[in-house]
Amino acid sequence: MAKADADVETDTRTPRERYRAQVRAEIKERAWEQIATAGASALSLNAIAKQLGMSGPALYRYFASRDELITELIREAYRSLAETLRASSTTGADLAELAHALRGWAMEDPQRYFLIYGTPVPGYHAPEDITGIASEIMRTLLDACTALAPDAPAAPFSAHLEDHRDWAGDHPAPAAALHRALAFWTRLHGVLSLELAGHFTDMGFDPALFFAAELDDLLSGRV
Amino acid sequence: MAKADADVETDTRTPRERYRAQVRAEIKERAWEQIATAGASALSLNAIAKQLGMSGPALYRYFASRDELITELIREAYRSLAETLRASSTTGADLAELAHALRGWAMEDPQRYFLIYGTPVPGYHAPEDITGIASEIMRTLLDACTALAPDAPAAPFSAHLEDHRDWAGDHPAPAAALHRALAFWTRLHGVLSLELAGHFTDMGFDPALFFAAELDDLLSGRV
DNA sequence: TTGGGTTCGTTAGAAGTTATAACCCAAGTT
DNA sequence: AACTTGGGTTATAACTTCTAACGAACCCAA
Repeated sequence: MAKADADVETDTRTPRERYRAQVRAEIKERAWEQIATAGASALSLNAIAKQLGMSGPALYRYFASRDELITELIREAYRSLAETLRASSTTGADLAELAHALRGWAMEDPQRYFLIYGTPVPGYHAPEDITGIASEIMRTLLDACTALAPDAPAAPFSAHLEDHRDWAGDHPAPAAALHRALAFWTRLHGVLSLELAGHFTDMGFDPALFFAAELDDLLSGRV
Repeated sequence: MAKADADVETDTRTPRERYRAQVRAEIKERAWEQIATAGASALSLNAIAKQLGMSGPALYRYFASRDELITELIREAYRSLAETLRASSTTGADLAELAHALRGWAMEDPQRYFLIYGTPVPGYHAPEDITGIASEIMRTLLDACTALAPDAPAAPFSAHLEDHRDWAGDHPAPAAALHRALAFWTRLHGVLSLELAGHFTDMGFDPALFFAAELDDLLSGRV
């Protein structure tokens, strides 16, 4: 969005840079299509190159390796999620809206969700900037949790969090809110990931209702 | 276990069959090693064959394709989990023991856990017998949930489950127990999967304590 | 004992994949 | 105008799954 400034000032980038950025974007576009339909493991650089009309190794001018492309996609997914959640709580830090936005975002492209929260590849460690976005997500979640009245009975685990709240940065949320944020995260992820993975199909009940039930329990201020 | 009967009666299988079964087991053994260290996507039939001293395509005498091998591994994982959970509740249907057994089993080999509950590959549908084992797991879970006193306030979602309890088969558990079983499943999976995927690393708190806290909340009979 | 059929293993090869190397050529810079 | 940089190409290496064709060992039966 920042790049779409209505400034009369022409884009400072050279034509080369603009072209390069556009090709990179097109590559990622095709990559997302492949991932959405066949999963991340089936992503083929060769196939993407052919789709773009260029042959094979040309693509390596834009991404050093398959891993680097996937890392970029993960980064993009994180950014998209952070943006979506942040936008959902502009009106006010509302946990219910946050949950709704999360579910909508996840179902929009399940494989994109799994790119972040799915099966990890044993060796992989996300680069620094990605963990930065992750903590931004955590921050908006903490904001919403602080807004909720702390009428939960003091749980032992909340006491533990009191001593281990480094991950919350300098966020002023009380330990109970931290606890609530973790529960919000893990419970909704629990329902969502199993639903998206298809473990509820032909069980008969409505996953949306179950999701709502879990959310209600979260909002009731029990934890 | 059934095959290890102390019968004097010799194994009815021909030597051929015994050899074949042993080679298949050895292949799966190596496959598990690869999966544990590099994830399922890195599983290489060629590498396994070399490790067993035979060259490449020989392996196709034992498994028709890479997919078939992985399917067999998924089957084995399901069986192992079902067995573990069943064994944990022989003394009595205890939700806490069940949760403990689940966590132990998952941490024993995280990639095995993700083979069942991780990122799904878009096209894949598990064969009939595997869904059978899955419902056996659900049955032991339902047993444990029925044993727990139903002091939960009637939730709207429980009413929905009343009308959609096909997945419970002929299990006599009340709808509230069904609800509890689902919550048990999704909440523990939520904590467990995020922990195993490394999303809690360097957050500072102890995942085991959080798992215990979620379990406590489940046991308190709120849902 | 002498076949005949089944099964296991081999090598060869097709069709993919990621990735590197060497080279050409056009665009931008000095 | 010469030079450097960057995008594209083809060729190639080293992988992968998987099929085909062939040889040899084994089992069984006449």
